[in-house]
Amino acid sequence: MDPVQVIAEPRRREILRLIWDAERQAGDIADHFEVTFGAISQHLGVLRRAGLVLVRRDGTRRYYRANRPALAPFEAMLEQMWAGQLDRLAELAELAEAGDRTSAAARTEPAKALGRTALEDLP
Amino acid sequence: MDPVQVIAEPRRREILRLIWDAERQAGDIADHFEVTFGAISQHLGVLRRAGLVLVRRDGTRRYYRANRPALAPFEAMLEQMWAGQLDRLAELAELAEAGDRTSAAARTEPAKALGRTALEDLP
DNA sequence: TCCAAACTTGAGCCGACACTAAAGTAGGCT
DNA sequence: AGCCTACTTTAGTGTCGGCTCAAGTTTGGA
Repeated sequence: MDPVQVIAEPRRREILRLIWDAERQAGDIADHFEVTFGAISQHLGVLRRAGLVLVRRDGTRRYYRANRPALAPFEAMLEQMWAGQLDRLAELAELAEAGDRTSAAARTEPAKALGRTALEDLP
Repeated sequence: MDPVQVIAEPRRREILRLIWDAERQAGDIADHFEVTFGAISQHLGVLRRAGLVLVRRDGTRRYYRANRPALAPFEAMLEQMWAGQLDRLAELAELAEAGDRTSAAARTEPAKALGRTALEDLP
């Protein structure tokens, strides 16, 4: 499966966050969610097949952790998301879309409205 | 819509690549694909509402370009994908999954097998 | 050997979403 | 005004993927 599609799933991103700098056993991970153990196990399977997590077996338990090197290209993205920055961008974009005709400047000089600066100084 | 989900769609990523460092009109973009103009227009709408592209109107034409600042967190990822690196990682991961029991080392020291180095020296 | 714990896997269901086809909108031209 | 071009939007359809529930697998211990 396409690595990006794998990471696009919110639950899987949350899993990655849980095992980002500490390994956890599957059951432990599942406890953090309100879905079935089976569902989480399936997510872990997807992450595993994509090479984004690593497993260590100890008896019947399986300890998962994020495969940081493999995730390197996504690291910037993940950290921004976990910092809650990107959601705000989406909100901004929808506002800009809504007040479409009212602000001609947003169309001719929009980099200023939606660019890097927008992430810092928000209402 | 979640920015990551927006980018996860392969066609939309291809669109982003087309308008990465040059603006293009919608019809021009649509010509690069084998789907309907309507379909591409919908993709552009999604990208627009997510704030990932910018539009400039000129008469009946609409010129799209990538909103580079907004895409900054994804830039590393996109470039890796466009360089075709990430697909190979996925292949590798599946191999590792398949030859599961044959290589105990891959489980105990897998960062070396699937990490940064794996992207360079491949069979 | 039998059982329980910790996971994985399979079948089936349901909602989300990308596509087509067709209708709608808006600017420029004669 | 009327039409054409360039695009967007809507309605309807098929597919894909995430979920539940249930069955299967593997390991450790009584």
